[in-house]
Amino acid sequence: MTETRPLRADARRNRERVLNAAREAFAAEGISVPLDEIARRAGVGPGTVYRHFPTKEALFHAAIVDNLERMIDFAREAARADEPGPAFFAFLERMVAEGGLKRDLAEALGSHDTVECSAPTQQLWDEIDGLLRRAQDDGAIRADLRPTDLKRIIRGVFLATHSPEITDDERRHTFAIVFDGMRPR
Amino acid sequence: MTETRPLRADARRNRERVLNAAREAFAAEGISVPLDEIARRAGVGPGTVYRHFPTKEALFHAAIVDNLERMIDFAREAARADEPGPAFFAFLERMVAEGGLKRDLAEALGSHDTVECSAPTQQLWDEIDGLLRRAQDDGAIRADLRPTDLKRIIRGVFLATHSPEITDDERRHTFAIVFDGMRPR
Amino acid sequence: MTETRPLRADARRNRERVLNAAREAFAAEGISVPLDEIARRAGVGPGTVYRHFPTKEALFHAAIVDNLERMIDFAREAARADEPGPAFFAFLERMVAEGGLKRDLAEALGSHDTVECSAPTQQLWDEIDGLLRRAQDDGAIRADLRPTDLKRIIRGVFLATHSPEITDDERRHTFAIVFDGMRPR
Amino acid sequence: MTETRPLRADARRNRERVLNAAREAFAAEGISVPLDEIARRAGVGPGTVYRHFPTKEALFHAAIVDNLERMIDFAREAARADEPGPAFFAFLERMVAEGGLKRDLAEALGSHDTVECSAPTQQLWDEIDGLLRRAQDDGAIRADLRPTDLKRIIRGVFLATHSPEITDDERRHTFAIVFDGMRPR
DNA sequence: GATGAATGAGCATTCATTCAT
DNA sequence: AATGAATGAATGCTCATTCAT
Repeated sequence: MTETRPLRADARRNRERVLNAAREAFAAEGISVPLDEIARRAGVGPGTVYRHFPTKEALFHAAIVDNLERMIDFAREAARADEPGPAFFAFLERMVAEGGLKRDLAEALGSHDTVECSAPTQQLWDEIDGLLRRAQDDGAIRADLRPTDLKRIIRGVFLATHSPEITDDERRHTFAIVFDGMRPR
Repeated sequence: MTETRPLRADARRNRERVLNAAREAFAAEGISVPLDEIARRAGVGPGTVYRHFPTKEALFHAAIVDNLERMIDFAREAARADEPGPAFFAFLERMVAEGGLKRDLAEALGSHDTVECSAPTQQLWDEIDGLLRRAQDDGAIRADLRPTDLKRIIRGVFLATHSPEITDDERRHTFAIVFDGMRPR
Repeated sequence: MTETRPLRADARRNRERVLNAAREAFAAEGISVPLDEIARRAGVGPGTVYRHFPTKEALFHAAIVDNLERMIDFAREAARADEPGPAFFAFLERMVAEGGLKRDLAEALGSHDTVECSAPTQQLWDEIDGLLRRAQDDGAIRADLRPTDLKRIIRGVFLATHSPEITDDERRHTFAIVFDGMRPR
Repeated sequence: MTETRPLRADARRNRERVLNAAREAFAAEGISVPLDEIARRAGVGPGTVYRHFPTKEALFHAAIVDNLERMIDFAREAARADEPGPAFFAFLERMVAEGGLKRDLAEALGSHDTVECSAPTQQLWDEIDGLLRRAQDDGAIRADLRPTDLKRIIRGVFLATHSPEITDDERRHTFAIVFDGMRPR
């Protein structure tokens, strides 16, 4: 959507470097990182960032979309698994554990008061809805869990368990409790 | 703890106006709201804000502490209830529903990477720990739910269900699901 | 010039307290001391300062004039002494040693780029001119030392020897050298 | 020591313009000149000033150091002269006459209650000590004049004779008197 | 295309001064 | 008269964005 024609090799490389630097910086410190700092980490000048992304907000979007796309991939993998229930929970855990951008992505997932990254967000939710329906049809998830609840729970768990200090075991334990709430009694 | 000596009537009124404006503004937009904007909303000059709060961060703290104190009150009320299980869940719901400051309070509840409001935060957690233990002793909550999990879940639910558009019924429904995860199977 | 009619006793006392606080504060930190700080040190509210001095600058003037008047007294005492030469040098030393306000008074003594405190400044210089003339007539001071030179030298010595760390002996030694330059060869 | 790598031509030109504007502004009004005013006089935006000098204080330092370095050059020239006595006095006069920044440099020369520009200040004093010693060895300066006295006298004369209105002749005359005090009787 | 210098609006904070209590 | 709360202009500094090199 940003680039309309093939980029020169060095331009593409720079775009990638900027995006990676942005992902890391935003994940660590949120949107308040100065753009100059991102440029510095990417090893380019601020002008170069603007060649590839028209505003800082667009760069932020791009970083989020990048993450969303990885998650869509996760969801599609999960859709191909044999057992819908375990696949669903495994997907959730993976999504949260490898989610990437911290609070900022979570905001995007909720999509209120923040930028719209509509197309990929919608795609991701579509995939998740599919996973949920299959797991419910399979009897692994209670029937009264609506997609809307799931979104909120994912967001919440995502935000709540994203802290530098938490260990994988601790995160898994908290997950297990929340996941239990989603199962049929 | 905040005012050490009686304030003149007009001063107290202004302090209250500033704090209210700050609470609303911070709740809606996070700490990035310009202080001048808060002053404007409170109908005072920026200097007046500084008469009552030495820095913007102090004002932010004060807003959070204000909320924490309300929640401590909720917790103490819940502690006086007869049935520990229902009291526990009712407290959680009330805390989240009437919590006030959005993401910023949640940050404080998690207390990493953010300002410390240590004393009241600690007090609140002490109260919550007490409620949890009584509910567990009563068999209303699964035994393997650790205070640490509870903190994360509260934070997550808090963040996840704080959106302007959500209805009370929707919130209650999501709560119910998460709460079910905390019950013994 | 400020008070046109006798003040009530408490008002006069407050005026004195403010002026003393101002003298000390200005002496220590220059004109940049906040007026509120002076008020605090004087144990009054800032409004009270304004009742006695219409602006901060006026207060600063008043503090300087206060010092100038003490020096005029020194000069008049010196004028009554028997030996004009020693009296002259003793006056200089006393003026510098007990001068009070540091650089700010010095500015006034030079009276460029700063506020005019014309009448008392003029009076002081008149007295000093008299002392100088008598010492020159007596042969204790070289004839080509003009009042203008003397002003500069006083200012310079004043500024140069006003440091918290300097000892009286050190100051006297530097004085002695400069004073020797004023003597006939 | 200031620029560590070659600057673009326009950047160097702007840096120079800012530094010149700062020198003039600080000389005329002291450190209280608003930085925006300096930027305006230099014909640049305030951000540009900050690109070259990280804080206002750093800019102030730079202006002082610039002057100190010129004086060190003067001192080194004087050290190469044949007759130590006249060279010493000529240096003093030149230092004061062409010194540049008024009271602010003088503060640096005295180095109390103000910013340290230690390295160049120390260098300058080392040079001056050398000149003094040679002149004393040559019998042109009284033996009891200590470097410490000299510092004070230079500071004082510097401050005292820096006024917009003074003529060169007047300054020289005042110098002559003070200098006479330094000679052996 | 890339660079990084320049811009300038915006923000937190201070403080002389005014005025309600 | 005194108090001290309120005001708001001013200041140092930041950072998204533009543009000359």
